[in-house]
Amino acid sequence: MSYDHQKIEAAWQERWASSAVFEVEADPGRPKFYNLCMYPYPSGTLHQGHVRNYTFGDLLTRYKTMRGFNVLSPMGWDSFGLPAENAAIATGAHPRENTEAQIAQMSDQIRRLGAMYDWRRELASHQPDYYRWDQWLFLALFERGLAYKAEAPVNWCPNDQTVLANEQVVEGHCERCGAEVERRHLSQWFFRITEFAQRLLDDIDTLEEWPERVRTMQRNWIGRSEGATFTLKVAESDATFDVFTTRPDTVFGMTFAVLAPEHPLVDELVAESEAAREVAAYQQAAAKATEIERLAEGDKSGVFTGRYAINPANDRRVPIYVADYVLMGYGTGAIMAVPGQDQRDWDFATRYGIDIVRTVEPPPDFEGEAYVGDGPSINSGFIDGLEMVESKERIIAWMEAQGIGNRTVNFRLRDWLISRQRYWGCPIPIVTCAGCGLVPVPEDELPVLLPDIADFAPKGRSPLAVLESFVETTCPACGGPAQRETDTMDTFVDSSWYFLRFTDPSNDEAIFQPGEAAYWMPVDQYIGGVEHAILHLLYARFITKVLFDMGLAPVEEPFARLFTQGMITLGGAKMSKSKGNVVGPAELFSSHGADALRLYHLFMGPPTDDSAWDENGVDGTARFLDRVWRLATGEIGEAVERDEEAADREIVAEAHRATKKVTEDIERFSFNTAVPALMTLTNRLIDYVRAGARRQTLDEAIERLVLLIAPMAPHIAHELWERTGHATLLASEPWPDWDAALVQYETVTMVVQVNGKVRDRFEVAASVTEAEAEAIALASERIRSWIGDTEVRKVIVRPPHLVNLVVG
RNA sequence: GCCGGAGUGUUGGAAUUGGUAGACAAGAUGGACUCAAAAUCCAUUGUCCUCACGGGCGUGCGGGUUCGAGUCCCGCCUCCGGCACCA
Repeated sequence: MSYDHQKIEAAWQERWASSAVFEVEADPGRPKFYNLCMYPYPSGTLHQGHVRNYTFGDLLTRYKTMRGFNVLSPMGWDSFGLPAENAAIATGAHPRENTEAQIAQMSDQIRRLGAMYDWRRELASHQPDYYRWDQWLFLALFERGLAYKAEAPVNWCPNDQTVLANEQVVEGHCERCGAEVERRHLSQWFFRITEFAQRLLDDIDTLEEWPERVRTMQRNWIGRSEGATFTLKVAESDATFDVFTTRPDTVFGMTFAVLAPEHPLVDELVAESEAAREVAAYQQAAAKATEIERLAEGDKSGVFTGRYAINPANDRRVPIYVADYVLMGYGTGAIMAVPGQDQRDWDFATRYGIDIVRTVEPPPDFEGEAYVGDGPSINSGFIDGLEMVESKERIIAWMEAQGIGNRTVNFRLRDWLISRQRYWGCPIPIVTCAGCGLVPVPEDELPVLLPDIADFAPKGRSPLAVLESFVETTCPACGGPAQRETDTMDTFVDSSWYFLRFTDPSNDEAIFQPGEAAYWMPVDQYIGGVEHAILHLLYARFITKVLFDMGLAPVEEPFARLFTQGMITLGGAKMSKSKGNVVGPAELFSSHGADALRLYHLFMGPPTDDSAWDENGVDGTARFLDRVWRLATGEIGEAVERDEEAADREIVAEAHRATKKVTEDIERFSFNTAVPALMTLTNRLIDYVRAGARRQTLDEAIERLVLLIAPMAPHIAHELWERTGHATLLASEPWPDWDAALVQYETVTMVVQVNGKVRDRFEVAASVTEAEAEAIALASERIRSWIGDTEVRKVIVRPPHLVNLVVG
């Protein structure tokens, strides 16, 4: 390589650091652009996923800056969390040491990538001046009834020894460590996100600049179902229970009812009956079973309570079962079972010999068991013959008239469990007093500092619980003895508002100043991995809505545009330490340079798609930069002074075409086609030099090329900018325009088709008329030989690109 | 099962509005330069038939619409991702 990327890159990184181009302040007189990459967990070293993320982000920061925007591009650290704590358990060192060392190392690598941020705004969630506002936010939610403590069956990870949010359980396993999750009954802190379920769902429609995939995932997660809730009477008793159904139209087909094992009515129903012992045994087994075991059971299992309910539609006595395929946490924890129209109920009914009645007419060719589709009602009294939508309406109206039920909406979304029985997190600012109950720590006593301890090992409760000096305190309300909450917060709390803090990061009077947020918010472009499609993005939307309702956040939706980048894979698998297939960027900074690496990430495929790592690709982009270098420094050949020729104007036109292409491609996030436009221009310019370039034409074209490359490969671009005689800083130069007239081609290749197949080509003026084009086509010897004696039935002319002759 | 997305050369991929399929790279092969190597430069590179000119075929599969389909419509197949005893 003939250019010294190591020297050039290091030199420019230093110069950028001392220039203040990317340090910004709110300025109502200028259009703003808030450009944000998801802040990273400080894992120690950058991986290719980070490189891809920050390359896209930095390209945009530099491009928008050149376009004249006031660009806010901050960087920070999601620095609480389990990996640092687990490392601390292994080494005995405090997680803070490890975390801060890794932050130092990663920020150094980010600088070596040439990515620019307003480092004055850097924040880290493990620092008291940040997590103090986590605690403030918690108390704000607590005051509004949006944070509450409740005993509930929770997901317990036996390996990490902590509870997990619903969102952190993937197929019954801990998202982080993969251990099978157990169910425990514990008293835990929750955020009442379910109160926002409808708003969170509705506002997905406003997020037009989000990927459809992410919007769908959020809709699925919120899981809205419309239906009816109605009351069933227990026969020979005053007892009743409610059931929820999305198919009230099938109520005539209810041939049994099911209660979840945890349903409070179960004990009463079976009291002193023969079934009591069997039911109790079943309940115990269900309580102990993990989700995996319950699902692995295969066949639906349950026990008959010996009791009956009355189907209100036809007064039929139907048996009541207890079965664990009904979940206490959804709907009412009890269902009407309609085996004819529900496959789960069908499986259960078949196993226990319960009647099956079809209440929806399946299509003639239907070959399943339960028919869950649409169709006219049958065996259903007053709704027979009606279609599903109408049947539902009639039944709901009937239930309402009878006073036994009404229309209901249910959500799959559960409240967000935020307590963690771990050390390396933000302490929950609550004190428990025997007399006063749960008392918030007064705002002027925040932050509740995370105390230093020596033993971080999890013991089934927070490691803080053994620290008497932390736990024992006085009640802020009555002054009596009281105990501090020892759980820490889920780190997703930290990341659910950091983008607001970036607008006013060193404020020690408030979480942020509404005026600063009003100028900068919403985030105009948010870039990150699709793995955050549900957890982080849903929580961040929720907390933003809470802050909006409090009059602090200026917007209800924090992220106007979301871009989710694809993963980097190697050998068909995601790059990860455990698979041992990581290609770190540090070696590539030395061997190929940051610019070549950045360009490779931009070039090798659509940014949304997963890309397989191919080191030859970095060779390719490095070779390209080397050609640019030799072109711009005159190594390939010198230009000469001479008058302008037609060929020179064509080169100018090419440079303008590349400008248009690169600009439009950046705007639509099509980086993998913007790079080839630059390669093509470079190749043309090299040919031009070899053919004897005119000095002024060449210099202008190279200047344009350097401007266009600047956001993608900033180091080499800045160096060439100076070497080609510019005294200004390239980063602050305006982005080039193009001349719309010049971009037009003067001549184009026109193809002539016979019956849709290309048979001849002509170079024609771009201004060719329909008549001229047709005449040229018909005059062609080759076309005539294709036509022969057959009749030309139709001529389609699309000047200047195409003529199609339809013959025969 | 439901929802979302994708199938194009040896490989990554391009074709933005229905109009020249394979841009730009990577790899491979041959050549130039060199004592040699690296680097660089030149040529070829979807496939089949043909000495060549040229032609046939070709964007997962089967149909359809159209003068014309990678692109639109219908029916499938495969892969990836999400949700899932959620009533």
